[in-house]
Amino acid sequence: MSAETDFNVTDSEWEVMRVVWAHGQASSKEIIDVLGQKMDWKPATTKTFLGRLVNKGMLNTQADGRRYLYSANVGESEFVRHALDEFFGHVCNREVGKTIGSVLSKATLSHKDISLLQTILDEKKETAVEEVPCNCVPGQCHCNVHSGGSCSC
Amino acid sequence: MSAETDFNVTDSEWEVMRVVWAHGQASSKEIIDVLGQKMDWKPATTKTFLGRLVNKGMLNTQADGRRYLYSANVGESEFVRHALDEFFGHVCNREVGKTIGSVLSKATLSHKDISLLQTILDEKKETAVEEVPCNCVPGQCHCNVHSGGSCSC
DNA sequence: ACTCTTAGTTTACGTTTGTAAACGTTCGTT
DNA sequence: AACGAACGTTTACAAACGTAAACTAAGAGT
Repeated sequence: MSAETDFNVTDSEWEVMRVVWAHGQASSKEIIDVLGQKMDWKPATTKTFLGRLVNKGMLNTQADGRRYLYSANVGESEFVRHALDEFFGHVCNREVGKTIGSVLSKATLSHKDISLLQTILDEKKETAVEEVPCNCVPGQCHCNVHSGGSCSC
Repeated sequence: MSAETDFNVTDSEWEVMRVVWAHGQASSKEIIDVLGQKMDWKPATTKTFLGRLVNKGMLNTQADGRRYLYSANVGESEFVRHALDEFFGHVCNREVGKTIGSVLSKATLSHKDISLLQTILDEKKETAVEEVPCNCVPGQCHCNVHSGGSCSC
């Protein structure tokens, strides 16, 4: 029926995806064991999420005897990017800079991560704007409230 | 009863908060009007969310005659930081760098934002690690799957 | 063959969320 | 004093979620 992948994954299902992403391919038993330990879920609970994820097209099943081997149909990076777009869709554009800063602050990063970010940031310098416009309220602007400053929208 | 603020705000409620944050203080009529336009919600719908947010302690009410003036009890920055912590609680630590990069790439930033991020990034250089450990599966490590590289966990 | 185990599928059920009508109360107006 | 508009509060109700037991089918071992 549904050939389309449904990215609408709930928090619990997300936990299941993480295990699959980390394993690459795994049997339900492996997944159940990990989540039984990490999330304290009963086997039946994990089974439910596994089934729902297969329905959503987030997981692929490959028959292995009478059981399945599960694997992700969507990469973690792709999925996270998707979820993030939705997240930032809720955040006022004016807050995005600060927000990224706050994530950055508390993140554990590798040297490679840092150079990547450095590169991106350098590129960003060229398209930097004077004042980011508020997008919380359509039509009218109330930015003056935000940073306590004058707004040019 | 509940003296505690419940940060567990749903997507729809978040939209309401944005309007309040942008306005600083607003009557239900103003909020209803904005969301009726932006979200195409019936007045009753916005009323419901307003009520729920007051219950959660996210909104304060200040009597103004027989009606209320609503204002946020939690700042947008604080709230977003909170929501982000939860978000990143679902993301494998190894993905965080790339993830921040992807947000950064498509964000509209001001010059000020950029210098802020630059500063933070510079500081980060000092605590950069060789390889970020995976936290998707407890006890055992399957990082090799992630970046296709060898893992030292 | 027969039973135990294992793994996927169905069913269940209370809570949360999205969406909104209905209700009750209180001013402003006639 | 009566009436209608405005606003907060209650009630409603289907869909989504979290959590899990029950059921079913198919090998594994005896």
